[in-house]
Amino acid sequence: MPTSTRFAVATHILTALAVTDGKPARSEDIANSVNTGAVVIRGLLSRLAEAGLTRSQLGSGGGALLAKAPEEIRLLDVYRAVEDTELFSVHRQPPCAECLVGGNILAAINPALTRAQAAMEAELARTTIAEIAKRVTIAVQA
Amino acid sequence: MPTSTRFAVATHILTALAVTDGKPARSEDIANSVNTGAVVIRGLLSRLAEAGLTRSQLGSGGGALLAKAPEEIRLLDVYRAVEDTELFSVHRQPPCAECLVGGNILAAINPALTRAQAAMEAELARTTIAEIAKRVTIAVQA
DNA sequence: ATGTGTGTAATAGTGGTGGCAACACACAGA
DNA sequence: TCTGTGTGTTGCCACCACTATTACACACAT
Repeated sequence: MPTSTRFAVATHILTALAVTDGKPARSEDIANSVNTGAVVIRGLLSRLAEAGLTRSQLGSGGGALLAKAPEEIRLLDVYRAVEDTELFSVHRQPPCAECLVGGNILAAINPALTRAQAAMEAELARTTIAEIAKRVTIAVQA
Repeated sequence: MPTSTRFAVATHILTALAVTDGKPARSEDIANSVNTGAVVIRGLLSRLAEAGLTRSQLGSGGGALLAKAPEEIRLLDVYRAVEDTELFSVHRQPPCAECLVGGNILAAINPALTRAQAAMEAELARTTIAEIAKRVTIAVQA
């Protein structure tokens, strides 16, 4: 089972804010770019603001703004801000505790799963929103 | 959204086959250890057999067996045998193609996502069923 | 005071997933 | 050859997370 689309959409939002920096962007305009509803964008902006990545300007002429420089926002920060489930699921119902394998399997595989998730997160930490935004703007010049 | 429980359960199955090696294990007995139904186990065994990790002995006294040495079965092999969705989801509906960000965001983030998945898979390749089985049997001695 | 845009709650539709029952098939053993 | 055992597959059902949408209260700028 994959991650939710929230991660990809949140990255989209932050990239959009990065390329038009300075001017607040309305959630409805972002929603148009993402091709979804404004409420979905607001829900993600709420999480991103809670994580200190964005802030909102209320009232007329308002909208969303980056709260940090795009160079300081890593994809890992975005991932942690909007994804709230563990990467690996284990048994829905706990296995047979009396069995040799059933009683110890979870503890036995857990270190490997933790290492795998850490490796993925370390890789996500190597890319910033600034790099994504740069790639988007370069693409339009080509 | 996490991976499915199939990965954890499939690892459970292979570990169970590893610790009782030589004797075929019935899907119903495995199901008892996993605490699920026999059909679920058979469905996973079918995928594992297709991947060349297990084989089945039909008839009376039959059951599932490992098709390779547990030292040669990596968790990555298990992961690929039973998980069939991409690790990262992207936009459910394609973003606005006319927008600067919407038209280029997918291509811009894709390399980072690919690298992150590769990092996770590389870590899963470092652990084998033999190591999991060893950890299970050591736990019972402690 | 008015209009604009945010923030949150409630609701419904959708897809993947696991659980369960039924049945055809293959092999082992007597 | 016949019987029993266990596999392999199919279909259906319930459940849950996720996305989308509607509705409404609130905050700020002009």
